[in-house]
Amino acid sequence: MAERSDAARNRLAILAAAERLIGERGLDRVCMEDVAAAAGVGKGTVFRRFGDREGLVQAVVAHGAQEWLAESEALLTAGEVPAEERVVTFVGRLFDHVVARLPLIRALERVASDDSACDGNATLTQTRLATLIAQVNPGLDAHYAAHALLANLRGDVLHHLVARCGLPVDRVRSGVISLARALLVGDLDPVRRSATMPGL
Amino acid sequence: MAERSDAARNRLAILAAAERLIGERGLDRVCMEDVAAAAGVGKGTVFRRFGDREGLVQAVVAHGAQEWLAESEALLTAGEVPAEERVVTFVGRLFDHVVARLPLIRALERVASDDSACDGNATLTQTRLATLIAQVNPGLDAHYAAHALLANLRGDVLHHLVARCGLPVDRVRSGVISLARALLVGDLDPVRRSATMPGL
DNA sequence: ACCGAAACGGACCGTCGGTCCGCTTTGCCT
DNA sequence: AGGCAAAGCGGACCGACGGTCCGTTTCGGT
Repeated sequence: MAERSDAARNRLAILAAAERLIGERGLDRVCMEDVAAAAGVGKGTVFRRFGDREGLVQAVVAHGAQEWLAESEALLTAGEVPAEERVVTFVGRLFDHVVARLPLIRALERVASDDSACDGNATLTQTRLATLIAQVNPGLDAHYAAHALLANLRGDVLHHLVARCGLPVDRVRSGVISLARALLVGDLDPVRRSATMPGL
Repeated sequence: MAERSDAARNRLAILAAAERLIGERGLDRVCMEDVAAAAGVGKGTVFRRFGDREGLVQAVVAHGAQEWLAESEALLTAGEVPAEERVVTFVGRLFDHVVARLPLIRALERVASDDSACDGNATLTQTRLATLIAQVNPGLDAHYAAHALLANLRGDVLHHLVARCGLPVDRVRSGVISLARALLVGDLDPVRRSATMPGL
C-alpha cells in the first residue's frame, strides 16, 4: 500500500527539521529527540521511519541531492558541449553542490559506520564522472581518475581547506577545476605506469 | 617535575591497549572502559592522561607517527636525490604509512570534532610536501598542490578504494604516484588559471 | 621512615540512541 | 455514515557509554 498521508507529512517534517538543526548546530550537537521535537513528532516516529541515526542523516543528504542527481544526468547526455567542458562543468557544479551543503555532507561522512559517502548517489556520481572522463581521454584509467578527482570534493577535504587553512572558496574551486584539466590531459594509467616503474 | 614512573608505565599501557583494540574491532566497538581494562588501569586514569576520547585517539595516532615524521624529515634534506623523485618517495612512503595504520587513522578522522586530520603532524606533513613540490616546479601553487595530493591519502579515501571498490592496494599506490607525477609536470596554478577562465 | 604531591580507580551521574507497547489515526469497505 | 483492521504514533523505559569526583594508594625526595 502507498504511504499514509500522516506518515508522509511526518517524514517531510522530520527531514526538514533534521536538515535545519544539523545545519545550525553541527551534527554532534543534535540528538534524535531534538529532531523529533522540532518536527513535532515523537521520538519513536523518527526511529520507525529512518531506522537509526545514520539512516536519518543519509535520508537527509539523499533528499537534498535530487537536484544534483538530475543535473548530473543531464550533463551526461549533453552531446553538443565538448566532452572536456562537460567534465569541467560536472566537477564545478558538484563542487557547488557540496559546498552549499557542507555541514550535512560532513555529517554523513562522519556518521557512516562502514564506509563513508557510499550511499547509492555517490556511486552514481562516480560512475557518471568516469563515463565522461572516458569520453575525453580513452587512454586514461577513467575509473581511478574519477576517484582521484572526487577525493578532492569530500566534505572533510573542502572544509579543511576553507575553514582551517583559510583559502577562499573561489580559489579552491578553480584549484579543483585545474586539477581536473591536468588529469584529463595527462597520461594517468596506474597499471601501465607501475609496469615501467620499479620500486616505488 | 618529570613524569612519575607509574604514570609513564600506564600511559604506554593505555596507548598499546587502545591501538590494539581499535585495530581489532574498529573504533566504534571500543569504549573507554574496555581500553582501561585492557591496559590494566582504572577508567579515571585514562581520562586524566588523555582528557577525552578524542585526545586518546589523537595520542595513539601521534604515537605511531613518530617513525614517519623522522623519515619525512630526512627526505626533506636528502639533497643528492633529484627533487621529483623525493616527492614521489615522500608520497609513496606516506601511502605505506597510512595503509599500515588504516583503522587508527580512520578512527582519528571520525572522532575529530572540529576538523579531522588536523593534529600538528598532519600540518607538518603538508608543509613538508609543499616545500618539496616547490623545489621541483616553482611555477606551481605548491601549497594547494600538496593539499590535492594529500586528499588522496586520507584514510577514508583509501579505505573506500580498497575495501569498497575492491581495487588492489598496489594499484591504488601506483595511481597516487602517477597523480603526483602528473601534478608536478602540469601547470596547476588555480589563481592564474581562473583569471583566464571565465564562468566555471 | 616520613610526608606532600601526584596518580589511581571505580562508584556515580547525565545523556542519548534505540526499543516497546498501549493508544490514535487513517482510509477502505459495506 | 459507521465500523474495522491495519498502519502509525509517542513517550516511558532501558542499557551503554562518556566523563567526573573524591577517598585511597603510590611515588620519590629528604
